[in-house]
Amino acid sequence: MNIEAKLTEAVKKAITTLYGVEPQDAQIQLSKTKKEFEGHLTLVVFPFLKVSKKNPEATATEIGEYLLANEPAISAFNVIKGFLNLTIAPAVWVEMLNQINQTAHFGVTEADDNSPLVMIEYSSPNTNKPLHLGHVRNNLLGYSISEILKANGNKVVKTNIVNDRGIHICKSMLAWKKWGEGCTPESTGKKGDHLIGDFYVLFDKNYKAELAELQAKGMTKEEAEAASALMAEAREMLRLWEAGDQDTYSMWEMMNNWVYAGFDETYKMMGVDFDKIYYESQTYLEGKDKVLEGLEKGLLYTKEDGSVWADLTPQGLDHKLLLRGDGTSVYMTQDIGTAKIRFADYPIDKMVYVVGNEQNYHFQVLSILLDRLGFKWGKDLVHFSYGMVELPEGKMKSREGTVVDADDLMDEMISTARETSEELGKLDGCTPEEANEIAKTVGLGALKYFILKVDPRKNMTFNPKESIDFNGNTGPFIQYTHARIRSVLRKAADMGIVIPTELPADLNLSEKEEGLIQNLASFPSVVKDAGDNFSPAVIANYIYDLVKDYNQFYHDFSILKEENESLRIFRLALSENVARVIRTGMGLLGINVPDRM
RNA sequence: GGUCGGGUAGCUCAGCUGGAUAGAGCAACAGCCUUCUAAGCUGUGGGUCAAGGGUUCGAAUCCCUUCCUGAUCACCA
Repeated sequence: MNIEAKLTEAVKKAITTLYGVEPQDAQIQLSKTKKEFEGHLTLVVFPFLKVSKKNPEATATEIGEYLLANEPAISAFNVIKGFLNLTIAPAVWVEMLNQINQTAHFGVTEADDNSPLVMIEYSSPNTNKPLHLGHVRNNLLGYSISEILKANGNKVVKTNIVNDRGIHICKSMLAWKKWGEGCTPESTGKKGDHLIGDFYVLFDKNYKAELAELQAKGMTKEEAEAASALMAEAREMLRLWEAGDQDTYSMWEMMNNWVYAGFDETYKMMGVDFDKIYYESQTYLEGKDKVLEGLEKGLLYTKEDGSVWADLTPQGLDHKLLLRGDGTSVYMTQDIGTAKIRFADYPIDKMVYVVGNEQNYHFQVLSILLDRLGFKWGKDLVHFSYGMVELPEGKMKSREGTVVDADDLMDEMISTARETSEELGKLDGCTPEEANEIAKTVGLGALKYFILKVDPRKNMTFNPKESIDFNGNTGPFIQYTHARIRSVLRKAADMGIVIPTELPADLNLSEKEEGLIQNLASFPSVVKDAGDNFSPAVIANYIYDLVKDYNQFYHDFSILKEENESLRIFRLALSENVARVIRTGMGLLGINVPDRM
């Protein structure tokens, strides 16, 4: 049992004994004492004034005296206004560190056979262009939230739905066919996703030119769009693809494979992965059956042109199209189909979609529709909705060439990390392989932490002109602290020091040291909080606080040069556990921590 | 216009299930390396928590109104 739960019980008993009324748990507000006051935990006594019938100071003093007399863990208290600051006995701290030290996967709850299965969909790229900064946030959040939910005792299946069909792919295919002269990733030396992306841009360029030409001849914009020969060809290609035309299908397959090879490289560099990948080309027909079934049951309705709609006005929303007049599917229908297949594949207890907040409406509707069509889990699906990544001048716009490419960004971060490391002389004595590894770990750590430390729901700003910091509240700062601890532990091992699993209890600890143990001990509740609220940022901010605290300790106290042997060993154990929590916590963010840097 | 977010220091962000004098980092300035890694530590300056009202012993936090801002309301995905 942790110290807060223990004290909550003690306070409950104190109130019951003193005032004859058993307080509700919510009334017992125990929080970490602010650093300008003496003590470890603070009880707010205002809620008890009604039963104590005394002023705040008298009430706090009375409770404090009771606790001091009856709860061995309390060694002192002081009262300031309505706040009762409690000091916890030194032996309790050592015992707490012992417990942390002896816990195999501290902060992590392993899943067992009875654990709920959560499927998490993230990434979900289109195959007509490479991944950009927006995808980076999505991927990092998706991977991290998967790790966090695992650490909360869930079985997790990470999935990716690749949008590999539709008019956008046909545009790239058509441009390649017309102007590509048979080039390939091999012949051009370009990553497949970038090559396809270039043809997508090329299509757009030519299409624009065609529209301008037609408009110059006196057509309106709408007339020009309708008259465009290029767009007609693209649509014809889509028709051929859907009809199963062999040549079109082969070309589509070949070009998609180029893209997948490119994506795989990006994912690998980013350090994210998937347990199961779905392709829209394989799922987009599934939703149609379900919609027609709903139509038969009278849950949906048809318009004169044969299109199928859902009336969502009972839920305060609008009418939603599900099948076009020609019987083809829309996005919503595809998502219904995909969901159906997934739940046939896995015994899913909860479905989580990591998708940007621009699609809030879509998921609100999806939830209602799945529920209406008889999927019992529909109502409880989670849309993990995150904010956009914006540039200082606003949204990224591919037309204006302001899109920040994921591969470029990662490369830049890594080379900046390398330069910084070299300037600081951190790579002296490393093999080239080690130097590469460190630059990669640090560069990606900086990027990932930069993105994940922000509350996912909020939009965030990224300024490409200012490189991401390596000092202060950053990934490298945390990684550096870990490396320093590992360095101390290596030296300790060289000196033949072994850290025992049971530390001597009679230690005189400083406030800083007690505070660090208190901080460490709260890690499991932070992991839970992050899981409950779907927020990697909670973990990131916790680790930063811990590391900040540890660096002050590191600066103020000697570890290896401490003369008192018990204390020396205690500080080593404390440091080792701080390093463990840093590693585990950063692992939940998908960030590696190096042993040296 | 309807719906849903967001507005905290010059900048990037914490704090938001109500608690003590609103916190970090960056940027600026001033210190600290013969001592476990200075990607560190210490200090200085910087705030009408968008505005107004309400609830409360207590409001950045909860409620209402207004302002600003973003997303969305497609037979695109």
